[in-house]
Amino acid sequence: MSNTPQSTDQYQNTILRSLGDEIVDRLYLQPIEFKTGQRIEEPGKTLKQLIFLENGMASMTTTFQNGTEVEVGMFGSESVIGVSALMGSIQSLNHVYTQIAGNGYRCNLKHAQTEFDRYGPFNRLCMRYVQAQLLQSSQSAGCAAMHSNEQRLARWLLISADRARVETFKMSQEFLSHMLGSSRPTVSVVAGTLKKENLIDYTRGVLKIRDRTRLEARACECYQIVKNYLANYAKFDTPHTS
Amino acid sequence: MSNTPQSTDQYQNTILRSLGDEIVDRLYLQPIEFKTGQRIEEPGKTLKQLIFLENGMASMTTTFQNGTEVEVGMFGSESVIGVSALMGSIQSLNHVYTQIAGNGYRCNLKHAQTEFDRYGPFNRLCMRYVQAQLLQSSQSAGCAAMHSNEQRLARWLLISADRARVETFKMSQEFLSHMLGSSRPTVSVVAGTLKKENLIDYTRGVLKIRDRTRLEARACECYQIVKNYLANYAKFDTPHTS
DNA sequence: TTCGGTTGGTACGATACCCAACATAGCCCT
DNA sequence: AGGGCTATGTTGGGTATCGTACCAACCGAA
Repeated sequence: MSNTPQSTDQYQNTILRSLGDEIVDRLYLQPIEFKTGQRIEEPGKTLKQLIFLENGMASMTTTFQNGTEVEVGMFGSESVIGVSALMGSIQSLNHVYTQIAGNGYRCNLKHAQTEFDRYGPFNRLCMRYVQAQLLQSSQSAGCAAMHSNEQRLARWLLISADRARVETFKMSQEFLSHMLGSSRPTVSVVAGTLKKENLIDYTRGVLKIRDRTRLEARACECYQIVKNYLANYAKFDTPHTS
Repeated sequence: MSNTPQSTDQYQNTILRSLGDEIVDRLYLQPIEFKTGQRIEEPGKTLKQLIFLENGMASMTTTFQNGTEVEVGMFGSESVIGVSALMGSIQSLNHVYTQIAGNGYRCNLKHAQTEFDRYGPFNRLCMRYVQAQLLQSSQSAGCAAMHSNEQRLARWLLISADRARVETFKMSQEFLSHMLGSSRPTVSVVAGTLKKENLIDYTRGVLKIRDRTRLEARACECYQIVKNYLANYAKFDTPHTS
C-alpha cells in the first residue's frame, strides 16, 4: 500500500520518508537548524522556500486587531511548511515561527515547484498534507468552541511533544496562553492542577510530560483524531494510482 | 490577470465562472436542487461527486463523543464541495449538509478526476480553493477562541447571507447554537439584542438582515478577512502561468 | 552579592456563558 | 376552536474564565 519506493529511513519527516531517493535528490535540500522563536513566515511576505522539519515544532498564529495573537496551526516532523506557495498562495497569510528548537531541511521554492509540476508522488503528498492541515484547523475550530482550557492545554502539550519528538521542552505560561487564546493566570491554574496530580512537571518554563496516559485522558478527543490522521495521511495510494 | 478565458456569466459559482466553457463541458454537470437539511457528505462514506453550489449554503460539522455537533466549515457559491476526493482523501471526514436551500451542479467524481489530472486551470483552481478553505478554518479556530458569542453570531449571519446570496433565510435558534458551539438560550439572548436594535429581524426562525452596516460593526474582524479572501482567491494567476 | 528582568503563583471582583427549567407563542391538524 | 408540537423568551443559580494586580521565585549580568 505504500505510495512510492521507500528511501532509507534517514529522515524523520513524514513526507521525505515517503518519497523515493531520486525525488528527494531533486529537491536539493539544505540542512537547517532552528532556535526557539525563529521566524519562518511573516504575513504578506513572499514565500521563497519550503521547510521540512525533522524535529522541533513551529506554530502558525493569527494576530487580531487588538494585538492578541492566537495559534491557528502547528507544524512538526509530519509537515511541510510553505506548501501553499505551490498551490497558488505565494504570499504568506500568517506568522509561522519555531516554538521548540529543532532542525530540518530547507528547499528552494523553485526546485519544489519544478518537482511539484511533475505531478508525481511529491505533488500528491503535498495535496494530502494540505488535507491534513485542513483537518487540524477544522478540529481546532470545533475544539476552541467546545472544550475547556484544561482539555485544550492537555491536548496542546501532547501534540507538541509528539511533533517535536521530545517529552521535555521550554514553554512559558505567557506563551501557552497565546497558544490557547486564554489568559496567563488561567494557564497557571490549569497547569498547576496537572502538576499537582503529577501528570506534568513544570518548573520555570521547562515542561515535562510525566504521565502520558493520564494526560491523554484529560485531553479532549481532538488529540487522538488529529494524531491518527497525521499518522496515516501519507500511507495510502491516491486514487490516481489505484 | 484573469486566469482563464472566461465563459459567459451563466454561473454564480466562483469556480465555474473562472473556467472556460470547454473545461466546464468536460465536467458534465448536472443541475441539482437542495432542500434545507439535505445531506451531501457523511463521515466515512466514500465520495462520489463534487458539488458546485450556485446559491444556498451548506455547513460542514463535526460531532463530538458527547453527541454535540459544531460547525467547522461552510460552503456557498464560492466553493466546490468534495474537492478533498481529488486530493487523496476519498473518504469524507465530516457531515456536510445544506442549511439554506438552493441549487447547483453535481459532477461525477470520475469526470472531475479526469479533468483534474489534466493539470490545467481546474486543477489550479481546486488547489486555490483548498487554500481558501484552510484560511476559513484557521480563522474560525482563532475566532472561536477569542471572540464573543455576539460577535460570532453577527459574523455567522453575514457570512451565511453572503454565501447564499439572500438577506432572508430560515434558521432555528437550536440550529444556530450548534453552529456557534453555544447554548440555545445564549443565542436567544444575543439574537434578541440584535433584534431590539433593529440590526436583524427574527420571527419564528425566519431571519432577515435589516442593517448590514451596523451588523458588520458588531461582527468580529474575521468576517472581512474571510470575505476578502473568498472574493479574490480565484482572480490571479498561479505561479505556473506567470 | 546585588540588581533588574522574566516568569510563576495567587487573589478578587466582574463577566460571559452554561444548564435546567418553565412559560409563552405561533403552527398544523382535525 | 382545541390539542399537541415545536420554537422562542426568560429566569436563576452555578461555573469557567477574564483582567488586573501584586508578590515571590528564579536567572543572569554586573
